Amino acid sequence: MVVADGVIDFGTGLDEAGQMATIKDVAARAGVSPATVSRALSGVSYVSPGIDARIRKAVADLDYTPNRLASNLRRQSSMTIGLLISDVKNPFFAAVARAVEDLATQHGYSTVLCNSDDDLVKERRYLDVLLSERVAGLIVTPADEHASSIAAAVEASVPVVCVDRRIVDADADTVLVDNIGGVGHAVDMLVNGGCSRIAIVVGREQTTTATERVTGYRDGLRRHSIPVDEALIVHSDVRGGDTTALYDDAEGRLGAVIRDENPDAVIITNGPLIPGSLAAITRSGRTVGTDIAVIAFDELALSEYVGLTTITQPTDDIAGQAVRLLLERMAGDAGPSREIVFRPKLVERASSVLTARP
Amino acid sequence: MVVADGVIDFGTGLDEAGQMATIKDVAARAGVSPATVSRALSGVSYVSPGIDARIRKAVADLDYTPNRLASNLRRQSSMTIGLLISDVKNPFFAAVARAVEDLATQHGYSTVLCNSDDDLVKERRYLDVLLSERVAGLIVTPADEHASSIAAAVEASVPVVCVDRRIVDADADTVLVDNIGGVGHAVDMLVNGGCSRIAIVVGREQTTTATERVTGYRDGLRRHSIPVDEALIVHSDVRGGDTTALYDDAEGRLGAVIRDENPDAVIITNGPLIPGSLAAITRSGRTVGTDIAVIAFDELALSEYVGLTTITQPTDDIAGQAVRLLLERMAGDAGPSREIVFRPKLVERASSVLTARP
DNA sequence: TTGAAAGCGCTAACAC
DNA sequence: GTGTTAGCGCTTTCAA
Repeated sequence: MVVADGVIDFGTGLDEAGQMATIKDVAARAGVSPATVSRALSGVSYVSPGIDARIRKAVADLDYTPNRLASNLRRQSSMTIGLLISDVKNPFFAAVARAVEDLATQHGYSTVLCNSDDDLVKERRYLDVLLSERVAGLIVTPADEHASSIAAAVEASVPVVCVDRRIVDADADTVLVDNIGGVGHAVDMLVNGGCSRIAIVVGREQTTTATERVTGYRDGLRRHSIPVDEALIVHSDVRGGDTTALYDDAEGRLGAVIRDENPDAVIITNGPLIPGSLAAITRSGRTVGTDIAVIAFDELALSEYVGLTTITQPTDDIAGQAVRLLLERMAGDAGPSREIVFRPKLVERASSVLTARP
Repeated sequence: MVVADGVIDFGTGLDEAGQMATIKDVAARAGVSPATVSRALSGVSYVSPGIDARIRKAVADLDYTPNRLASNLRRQSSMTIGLLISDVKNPFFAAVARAVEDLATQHGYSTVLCNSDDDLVKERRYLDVLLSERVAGLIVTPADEHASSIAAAVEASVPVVCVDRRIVDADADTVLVDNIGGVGHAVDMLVNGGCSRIAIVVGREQTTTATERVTGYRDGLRRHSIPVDEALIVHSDVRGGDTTALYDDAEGRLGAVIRDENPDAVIITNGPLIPGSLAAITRSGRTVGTDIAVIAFDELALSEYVGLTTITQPTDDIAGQAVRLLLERMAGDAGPSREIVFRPKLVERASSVLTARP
């Protein structure tokens, strides 16, 4: 409430005894029953205008805020959605987290953040907590396509939407990007630019994201009748959030491949792998965009500055659709599960064109 | 429970009727009272070994998980901490969020994520929700040093720890970095490298972070007897998470200053301002590290790759201390408020040394 | 349209 | 050391 010219009184909602007002206090002050107050405030059923006004006045007078804990227990559901992702430090997931949180808030839900590091044990533990908190819904990037713990959540009939990755054990709504097409497009661009020994740096195998991106790579090469050389497929199996480990791993493995296999292009299949991969290229004495072409999945803050060609995912749209699907399920939609696939955008910059062609 | 060679049964915890087991069910099965079950599981008071074993067996048999909603209501507190930051898309905050969430989880707390965009109205709304959810504690980056809504939380005696920024209206524990010293160090390095017209790009004025960093700049110049030229201080007042707006704003404003004032160095005072600032430099026809030196606060994924000298904050330590202080307060510590200041680390790379000195 | 009453599942006094 | 009892604050039957 505004007290005087711009001064806002942020009351504490406490009475003289330091107690929060309850629905009973409001009811007493408005001369009605707690049930009526509940109905008036939740809007579930009609309350006559006079009574309604009295209730609102009492609410204002007492600075009443409903106690969510009580409401939660009674309804056996909290107004929260669980967001279980691999790691918020990954800019892709950060963008998703941001968009999910914004939309959840707009619909009255809080967002509980969980970072699984793609660790099935952690994932399971988070899910346990989330379920025991009776979250209204779940947005998850499964650590493994056979993510049995997520299947359990689905069976416990908590609405679940998978983002970025699929699961095969249960059917859940899924929102992701056309990984095969995205990488395929990158392969096309590189081949058309004259590259023929294209290496690819891939994250953990257990996610559908990683496997699909490799499939896109194989399919792409096949389309151009270029044989797949398994030695050019660089697997990093570092898990989750350890930036340094990821960096070192990508640098080491790709560095070796560059030395031994002499690729003329590299596709980096996710954001966290980019720094180490670029370092590997530099330390091998190559120059990105001059004697080795590079295309990377995901956008980093400085991708544009360094002229890195990227396959960019529409994070806002992905999160938007995920929340929309989740809200529909939470509203009781029991239809068959849906999958929404976005086409990633190839943002062409200097790194994907070789200037030092012979 | 492991059923057979590696197969794990993730039971749903439902009985034949599809109902979750309650503490009463466990009590009945173990032949004790619900209170004893509660005590055994929470460990608050001694329970004789035999009974304890029976209880644990019953818990396992029924696949019982305590209902947190009930526990929350009874205790008038949820096992949740509120994390109210400006924007998770900012890598600094993402790193803090990650570390906070990890530690919170280790101590049995869930983390609710809120992005305020440094908007006082949003901040207030989030705080209202968080308080009505009876969070056990709050970790906040106040949008404004006169953040009355946070003061209200402090008065409602919810433990609060401020991170990255101070508030002046209330006393709350605070964990941050020595901004003045950090920027001062950067100024020293630039001046010692021969720069004398040092521009600085600063974020919103209302946060203590921004003002302190400018103070560090002024103090630094004064130490070297270089007069402060106000025209070299570039203020961006874009708020919160709009990456594009920040980019454009920083680029436009710094671009103008480079054209008009011909600085030989730029200090960029936070991560989100870096891309636009670097773009401004490039588009003005200058080259970072050749004819214009650059030092930037905060680390980005590609800072090392582009050779950007940075003033790096120890995000894990910051978050670690914030959580530690918060846990102490939640445990009832009512001592005077504390402030923990970390020294940022100057990571010297190519951008801060001018190679094209006459 | 409104009220009375029950109860969500747990925990904390207080007894024994 | 364990049981009994009461009640956290709300929502939702059910009845009037």
